Amino acid sequence: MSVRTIAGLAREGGVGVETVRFYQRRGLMPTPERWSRDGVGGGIRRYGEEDVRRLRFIRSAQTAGFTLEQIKELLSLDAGEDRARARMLAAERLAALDRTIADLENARAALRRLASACASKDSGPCPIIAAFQGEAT
Amino acid sequence: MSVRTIAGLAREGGVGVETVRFYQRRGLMPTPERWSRDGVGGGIRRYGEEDVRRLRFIRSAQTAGFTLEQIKELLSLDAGEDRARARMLAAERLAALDRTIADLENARAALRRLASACASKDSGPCPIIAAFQGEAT
DNA sequence: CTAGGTTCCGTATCCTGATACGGAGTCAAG
DNA sequence: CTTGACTCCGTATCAGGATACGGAACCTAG
Repeated sequence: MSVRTIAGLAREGGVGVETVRFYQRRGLMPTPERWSRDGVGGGIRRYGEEDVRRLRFIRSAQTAGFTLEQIKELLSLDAGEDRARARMLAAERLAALDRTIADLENARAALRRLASACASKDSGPCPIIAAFQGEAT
Repeated sequence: MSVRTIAGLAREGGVGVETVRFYQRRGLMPTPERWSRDGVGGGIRRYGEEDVRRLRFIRSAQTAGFTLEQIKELLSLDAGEDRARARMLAAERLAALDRTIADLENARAALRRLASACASKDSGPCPIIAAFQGEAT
């Protein structure tokens, strides 16, 4: 399990092969040298644990709301010296994330209103639009 | 403030004029008749409170994670009879929303780890990738 | 060997949501 | 009755993220 092809990497990372290649083109994932048994023509590229970690990081960072461009920068910072920049990116995202979470909790409340407004009877229209009014903006 | 042009509607809804037109094409917003003073040629379309509420609903529902297609359906349900369908859509979205919120809170924890890992010293690389490992999947 | 599944690679296409462009029509103020 | 802002409308383009296609090279089992 320490050396794998692109399909194995993709599987362990929970993405498709095409997605890995897409990340390579975008500079998010390295494109390893080909491993040819006789040193002549090309061979098949091989991937290791590092690549799996990197790929998983990309997915996590995406969940955190970073764009692929920002993730690319984070990856370069991981090896670099600019701690201040890293802190800044993290802080900004943290603030945005808190806003997003608040928005989503608001939306959840609205959905609950909607669900209960539509639960009371068995037929007839229910005020979907109204259920979303009166949110804390 | 009870009758407005598309620009006023857009402003009150917090979107651009082009976005309103986009929603019209998508069937999310009605395209009112033109108001011509002499009944002959075309005039300028006018919008009322209903339109503002509708537009705001679209934005809120988007925040809740509904796609424009689903929002279109919700809008039709608002006037329709199918309460069961409305409840179903709400319940599904609610479940997805809870998952999303959980994911984001996870991401927030990772970001805090990242921030504090990078805060301790003033220079040198900080383990950005590592800060995201060990998340509750 | 060789057949058939993978990989490699460039390029094309998709999806969702939104913006831009540009010419013609409309309108209100001066 | 002109000027300048705004509207209307179709079509084009963008952005971000991902997927699809297809031919050539590659590799492994039988």
